Amino acid sequence: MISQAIEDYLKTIYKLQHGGTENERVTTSMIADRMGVAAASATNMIKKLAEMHLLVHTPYQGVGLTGAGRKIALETIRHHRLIELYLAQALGYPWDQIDAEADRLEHAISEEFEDRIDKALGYPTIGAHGEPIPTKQGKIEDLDYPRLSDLETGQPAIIRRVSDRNPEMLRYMDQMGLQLGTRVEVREKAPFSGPLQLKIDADKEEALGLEVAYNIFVDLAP
Amino acid sequence: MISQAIEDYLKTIYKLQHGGTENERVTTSMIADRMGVAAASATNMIKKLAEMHLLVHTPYQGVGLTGAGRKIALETIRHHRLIELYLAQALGYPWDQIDAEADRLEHAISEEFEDRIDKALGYPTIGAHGEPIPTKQGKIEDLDYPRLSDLETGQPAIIRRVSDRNPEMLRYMDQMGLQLGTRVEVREKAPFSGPLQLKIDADKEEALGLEVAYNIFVDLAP
DNA sequence: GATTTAATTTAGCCATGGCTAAAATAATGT
DNA sequence: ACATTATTTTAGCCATGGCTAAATTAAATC
Repeated sequence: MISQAIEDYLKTIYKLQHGGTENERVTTSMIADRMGVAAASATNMIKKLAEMHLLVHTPYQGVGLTGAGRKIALETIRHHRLIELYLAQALGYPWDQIDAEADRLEHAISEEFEDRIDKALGYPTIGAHGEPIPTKQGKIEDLDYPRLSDLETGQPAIIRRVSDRNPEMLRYMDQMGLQLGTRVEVREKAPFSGPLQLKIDADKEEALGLEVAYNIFVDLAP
Repeated sequence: MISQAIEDYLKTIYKLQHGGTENERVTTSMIADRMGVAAASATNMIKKLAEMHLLVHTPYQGVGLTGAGRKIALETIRHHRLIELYLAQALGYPWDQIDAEADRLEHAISEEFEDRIDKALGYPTIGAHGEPIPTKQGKIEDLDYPRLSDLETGQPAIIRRVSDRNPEMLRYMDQMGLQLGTRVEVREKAPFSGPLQLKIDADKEEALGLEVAYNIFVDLAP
C-alpha cells in the first residue's frame, strides 16, 4: 500500500528533481535533508521504493522517479495545492499558514473531496503561491519564470510565483506589499551581493535583500 | 504523544460509554468489535492507555475514561462533527458520505482549522445527524430523544437525530423522505416485531422496518 | 597513486500497532 | 460444586519507519 510516508518521499523527490536547474541528480542526503530525517532512514525508504518500482536507484549515485512514482507524486502535489488554495480562498487563511496545514490534509482526503474543492474553486490551474496545479491525469505545466534577483534594472515585471518554503519569508513579503500580480521594477542593485532597490506597485520604493528576491519569480511586463 | 490510533480508541470508548443505556461497562470485546481489530489488539491498547492515565482498567471487567481521556475523546468528536457539518453544508456532501471522510480528516486538522470552520458554520451546536457538538471546552449537551420504534401510535413527532453508523441506512432514510426536522406519526404497529405504518410529513404514508425506526430519534411534537 | 574527507549504505536497535495461538479468568448450566 | 463456554489476557510474532554507529564507496587533495 501507499503510505503517507511514501507519498511524502515521492513528493519530495519530485520537487528536488524538477525544482532547481532541472535534471540534477537527486541524492540521498538531499532527500534526508528536505524530509528532516537521518540519511540512513532515507536509504531505507529508497530501497523500499525501488523494490516497488516507484523509482530507480543507482547506489551511491542517486535516484530518479519512474512513471508510476511520478504519478503518485503529482497526485499528492495536486492534493496539496488544491487544499492550499481552498484554505486561502474559502477559509481566509493567510498564505504563510497554508503549506503546513495542507501537508497534513493532503494524505487524508478522498478523490471525492478533491473533486468537490476543485469544483468549488472553479477548476484552478495555478496554486496560492503561483505554482502550477497538476491535472487529475497527472499533467503539469512547466512554468519557469526568472528570479527577481536576476532581473535587470529598469525592467518592469510582475510577480508570478513565490517559494513557499519559509513561512516567515512569506509574511515578510506580504508586509512589503509583494504578492502575486504585484508590479515591480529593480531600480538599483547594490554591489557585493547587496540589497536591491525595488519599486513596488508604482507608489512605494523599498530595499529588498537578495535572499528574498531569489525566492520571488517574475514575468517580464510588456 | 497522542497518536491517531489513541484518538480513535478514546472516541470509540466514549461513544460506547455514553451511547446506549448510559453507564454500561465498556468491555474489551465491545471496543475490539467497533474498532474492527482483534480482541488482543484492544487489550494491548487498553493497557497502554491505562498507563497514560487516559482510562481506568479493571482486568476482565472493563474500562472507564478518566477526565483526561474524556477530554481527548470530546476534542476528537468535536473535530469529527464540525468536519461532517462542513462537508455537508459547504461542500454539498450527502449525509451518508460525511462520516467516512470525517474519520480521516479529524486527525489531520489543526486548532486553526477547527476555529475557521466553526466560524464559517456560525458556531453550530448540533451536527449533521442531530448529535450535539462538544464545545471547545469539552462540554457536551446530553440530548436523549426517544426512538421512533418506541413512539406510541397517534403521537406526532419530529425527527431530531439519526444514527450515522450505517451509510446504506442513511441513504434509505433519505429516499423515504426521513430527514432531520421531518414530521412523522406512527399509524399502526404490526405485531411480532413487524414494520410500522408511518405518516411522513402529512402527505405520505409508508411502511418502515423496526430496525430503521430503532435508529431514528424523535422529539414529541406539541 | 595514496590518503584524507564526505557521502552512502549496512547492521542492528527501538516504538507503534497490528496479528494468532495459548493460557487464564469469569460466567453459565446441570 | 463442577464442567463447559465465552471472554480476556499473555506471549510471541510481523511490518512500518524512525534512529545511531560502523563499514563501505566515491571524490578530492597531496
